[in-house]
Amino acid sequence: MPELPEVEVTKQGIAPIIEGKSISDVVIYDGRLRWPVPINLKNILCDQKVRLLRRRGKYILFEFDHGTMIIHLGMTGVLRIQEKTEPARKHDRVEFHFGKKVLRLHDPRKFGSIHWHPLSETPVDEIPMLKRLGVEPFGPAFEGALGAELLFKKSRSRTVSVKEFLLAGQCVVGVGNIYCSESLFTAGINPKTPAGKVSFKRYELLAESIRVTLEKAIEAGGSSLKDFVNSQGEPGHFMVQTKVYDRTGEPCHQCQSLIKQIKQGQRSTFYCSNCQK
DNA sequence: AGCTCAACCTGGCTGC
DNA sequence: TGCAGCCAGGTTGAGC
Repeated sequence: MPELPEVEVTKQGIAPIIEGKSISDVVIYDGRLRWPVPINLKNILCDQKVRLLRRRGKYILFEFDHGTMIIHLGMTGVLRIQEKTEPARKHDRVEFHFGKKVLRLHDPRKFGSIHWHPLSETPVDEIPMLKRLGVEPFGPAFEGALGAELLFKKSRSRTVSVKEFLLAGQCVVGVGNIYCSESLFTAGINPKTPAGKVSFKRYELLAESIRVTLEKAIEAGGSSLKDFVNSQGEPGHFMVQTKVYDRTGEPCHQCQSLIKQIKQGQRSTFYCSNCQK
């Protein structure tokens, strides 16, 4: 479920509730996520104050005085603030108590993860997991012409399709499978084009499309594909307006041609073969 | 370094 | 109704 907009909406939803608050308890219902949840998480976090919440790519960073907890939502993870009196549900994996409130990680497929990085000589942004990430789409390094320059330079001599190149996130983070198809449609680029063959002019269009697509999705409260709900349990509304994603066989809004679906790198891609050349 | 593909796991939908 | 098979928002790690 979560691509950058959903993660950002989640972060914005829970930050005001927990920033500056101390964790009173940690309960692990099932720690077998993408990687095992640290078994001593309760000892690490109890009575510690969440100083700041921030996002890096699709990771949410919880900063404490003595280290950083890094949560990834995987494919189906949801972080939600609830009253402690509300009973935990099936697939609730871990919960963090803040007095009467509780922050729950609900994740049916268990592709999410929780890491702990103690304060050390290595800044958290320098650990391998975060260091290999591309730049932030709303950060200074992707602003204006810089975004296109980055995409263009990093793609020279690359033979993979522009869809897979973008989705890999080594250039710019946060463009998952939905917004990747959407951005390429808006930029009028055929997803099968080798990344190294895309012109600078077209990367200018793509960089702008990425920024606009993600921004609109955040404003709309995140995608509502299947089961996305924000931190208050409300669904997003982006899916009602996707241009190509999940619209196989339906008419293109621009030219009425039927939207096609193909597989690229084990993932589905949706596009209009008439509008995207 | 870049590429391709399998793997992690559960639930929902389709088709027989 | 039951069941097999396929699909799904992400990312790592192995093998070439």
